[in-house]
Amino acid sequence: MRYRQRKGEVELSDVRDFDLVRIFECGQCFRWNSDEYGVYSGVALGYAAKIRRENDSIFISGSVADFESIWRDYFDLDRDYEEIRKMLCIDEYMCAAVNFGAGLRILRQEKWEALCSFIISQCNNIPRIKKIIDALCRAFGEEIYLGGETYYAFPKPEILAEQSINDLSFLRCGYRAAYIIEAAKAVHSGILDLNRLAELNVSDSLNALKALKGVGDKVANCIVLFGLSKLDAFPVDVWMKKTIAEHYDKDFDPKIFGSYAGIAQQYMFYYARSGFNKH
DNA sequence: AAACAGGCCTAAA
DNA sequence: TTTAGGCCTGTT
Repeated sequence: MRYRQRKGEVELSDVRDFDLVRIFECGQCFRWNSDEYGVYSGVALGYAAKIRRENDSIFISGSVADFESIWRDYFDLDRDYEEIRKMLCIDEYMCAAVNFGAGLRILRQEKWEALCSFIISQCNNIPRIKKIIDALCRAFGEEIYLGGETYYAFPKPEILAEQSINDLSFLRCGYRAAYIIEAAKAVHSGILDLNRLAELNVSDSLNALKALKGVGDKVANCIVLFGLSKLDAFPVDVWMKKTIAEHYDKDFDPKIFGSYAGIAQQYMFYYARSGFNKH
C-alpha cells in the first residue's frame, strides 16, 4: 500500500482486499452509508470521513496525519487479508466463502460504541439498528463538521449513564434501553474497564461482558471481535447456526480456523446472508 | 392477523 | 444444563 495527499483527500494505491461494499455491508458496523455514487460517509472514533473508490485507488477525506492516526488502524490496513484467505481455505465451502467475500476487512471499532451497538442489535434488523443508533448519536453525540455537513459522534458513556429509560423512549428501542443505560453506567463508573478487557484473553473478556444485563454469548462475541479486535472471537447468530449445520458436523469447533476464527466467521456470515451458497 | 426479526433473561425441569 | 415463554417495536 502507498498513500499520498491529494487535495483534501488521501489517495491509497496498491491496496489489496479493500472492497467498500463488503467492508461496510457485511454486517459488522452500522454508521456508514453510501450515496447514489457509492461514496460512503460515516463516523468512527469521533472522526467523520467520506471514502470512495476511483479505478484502483481508494480516496479518504482528510490529511495524511488523519490517515496515519485514525484510518490506517480502523481499516486494519496493515493486515494481509489475502494471506488470511489462503489460510482459511481449508475445505470446499470455506474456499467458496473467502472467495465470495474477498475484499472485506474487520474494522477496528471503538470499544464502547461496539458494546452499545451490539446490545441494540439483538433481535433486530439492520435498518432498524442503524435508525436507532443514528437517533442516539443525533441526540447525545458531539457535532462533527465535514465538508459543510454535520455529523455526530457516538455518545460518550457518561452522557448515556445519566439518562433514564424514559429519556431514551424516543429511540423506540424497547427493552434494550435499560441495557444501554446499565452498560453506560458500568463503563463510566469503571466497573467495566474496556481498555483493560482488551488485554485479557477472549474467554475472560467474554465473561466480563456477559456480566452485563442484556449481553449474552452472541453479543459479547461481537463486541470482542469488532470492538476489542480479538480476531479469534466467534459470534454465532441464527445465520451462522444455519450455515454451520449445513456444512459441518455436530461437533464443529471454530478452533479449526485457528487465530483467525473471527475473520472466518465474517466470510461465512457474509456468504450465508448473500444466499449465494444455496444455488 | 399473527408470526418473526442478526438475543437475552428468567423460571422451571 | 437445557428448554420455553416473554419481551419492545416494526414489518410482513
